[in-house]
Amino acid sequence: MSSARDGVSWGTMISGYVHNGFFARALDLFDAMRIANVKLNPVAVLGALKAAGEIPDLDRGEDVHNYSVRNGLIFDIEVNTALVIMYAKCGATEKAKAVFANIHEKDVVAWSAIISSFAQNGSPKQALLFLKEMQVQGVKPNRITLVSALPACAELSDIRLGKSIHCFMFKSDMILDGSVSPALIAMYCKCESFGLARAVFDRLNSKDVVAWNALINGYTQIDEPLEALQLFRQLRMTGKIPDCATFVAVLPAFALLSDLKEGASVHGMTIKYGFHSDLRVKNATLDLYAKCGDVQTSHKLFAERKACADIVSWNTMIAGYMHNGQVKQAMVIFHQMMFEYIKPNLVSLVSIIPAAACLVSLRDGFALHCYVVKSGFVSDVRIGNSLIDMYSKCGRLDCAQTFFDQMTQKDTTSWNSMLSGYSINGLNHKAISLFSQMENDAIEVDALTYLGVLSACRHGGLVAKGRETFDSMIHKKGLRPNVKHYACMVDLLGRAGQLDEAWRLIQKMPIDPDASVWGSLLGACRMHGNSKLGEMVLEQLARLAPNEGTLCGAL
DNA sequence: CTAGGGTTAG
Repeated sequence: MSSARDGVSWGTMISGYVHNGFFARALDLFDAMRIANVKLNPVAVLGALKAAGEIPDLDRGEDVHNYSVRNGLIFDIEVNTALVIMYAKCGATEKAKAVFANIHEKDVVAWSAIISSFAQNGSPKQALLFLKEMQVQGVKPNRITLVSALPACAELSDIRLGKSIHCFMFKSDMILDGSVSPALIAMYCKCESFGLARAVFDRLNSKDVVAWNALINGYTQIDEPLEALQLFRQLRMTGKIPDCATFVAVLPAFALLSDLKEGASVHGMTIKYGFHSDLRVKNATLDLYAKCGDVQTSHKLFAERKACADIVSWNTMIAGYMHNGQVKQAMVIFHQMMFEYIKPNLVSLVSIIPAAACLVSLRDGFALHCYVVKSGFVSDVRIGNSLIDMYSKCGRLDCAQTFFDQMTQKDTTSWNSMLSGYSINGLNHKAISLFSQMENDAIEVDALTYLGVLSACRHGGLVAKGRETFDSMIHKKGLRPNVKHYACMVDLLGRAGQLDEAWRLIQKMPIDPDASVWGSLLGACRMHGNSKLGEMVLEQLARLAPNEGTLCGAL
């Protein structure tokens, strides 16, 4: 048997594995091929690179790269294109760029590859820069290039560029090709241009199931579950067969409606179609049960095939337990995950750090902070914000402060977390001076900022400051106070004996006062011995639905 | 060799 022929059959085997999703086996076979000293060929290399990108496994991808260099395959444009994709999928952005830069005659395929890789890799800006650069260099984009660029427009909410791509497609007759429409629909949905998404959909002559999915998903994304369900019904009436993505798009609609019964029956449909073993369908199902309050069923489905669980499954369970107030269980899942060497990602941490705060468990909080530092997420603003919140709820304002001070990037939530940290720990004047600092530094403030300041005023009995703050919230910033702001003000005024003013404030409320508002006033009536007003308030309280709010504080 | 829709958090 000639070694060349041998090499070809190895290559065919490798790409066969890749095609069927057996990426690890494909890579093992590639290693075996090297050990057996079989002559390499592009087919084997392409397969191995694809496998390394899909897993993703950067180390083995680099091995394949080095091996191709040594075997003189590195001038092959196909191999280079596959290298770019592999590096991008493994998150090695700079390497992907470097390989791409070394391609001498970049063809439209190579350009499309780097654009789609970066668009999918959380680097939408970079993807669009490549699109621009490509045009500068005089390479004409084809429909695949443009379809690849659309998700980048979507992620950046750059509807202007999205529209001009749409326009260009229209002029180049690409629009007749139905395969560009789902990308357009998704892009318009994500840019909150539902009319345009709908128009693209409605004008399609033959509506591919992918186009339906894009629109259904758009509706669930904007919290319009009923519209999503109606489309789902329409799709089924056309006789088209829904696919996995249809269910991934429609299951969250039942979660939004908290409709356990209908949701479960759609879960049944996924079983009927045989889609229930698809990981994304399964994860959407876990989320469905958890959001409908039946986290036990989520856990049952999760535990049944835990070996198949991916990071999203674990995160869904953590979030599911948190959503149902089973904070300890969320922590158990997180520890199990660590125990099984599943690496928590950003979403895992954003979900679990509040659990430490909730349990007032400084031990967990410190451990999580450590992990955050070790895993390189420490510069993420959302993680930082939850750490500040955790430390202040655990009574370690010093740690919260230190963390806040060294944050290089802060957003409004960071300031709000610090501010409410001061407030809940009784450092009312610090809270108020932080608020002044926000105003001086022109940091955007929101309703939560004001709630923090008002609570500080309440705890400190700072009536004048509270009035002034409440007033500036409405008249200076044009923000609408919610029921919590009112409850805070009523409590502040009431405790200070300004019962009439508190009463007038309630009467002027543009929204219905709830039990916490009335409860604050009632407490004040008792405190100041105003039984006449107190009786009136009791009457109001009695009118509220019995399950509304808790009155323990006031009664 | 490049592609469209799709799960977790905020």
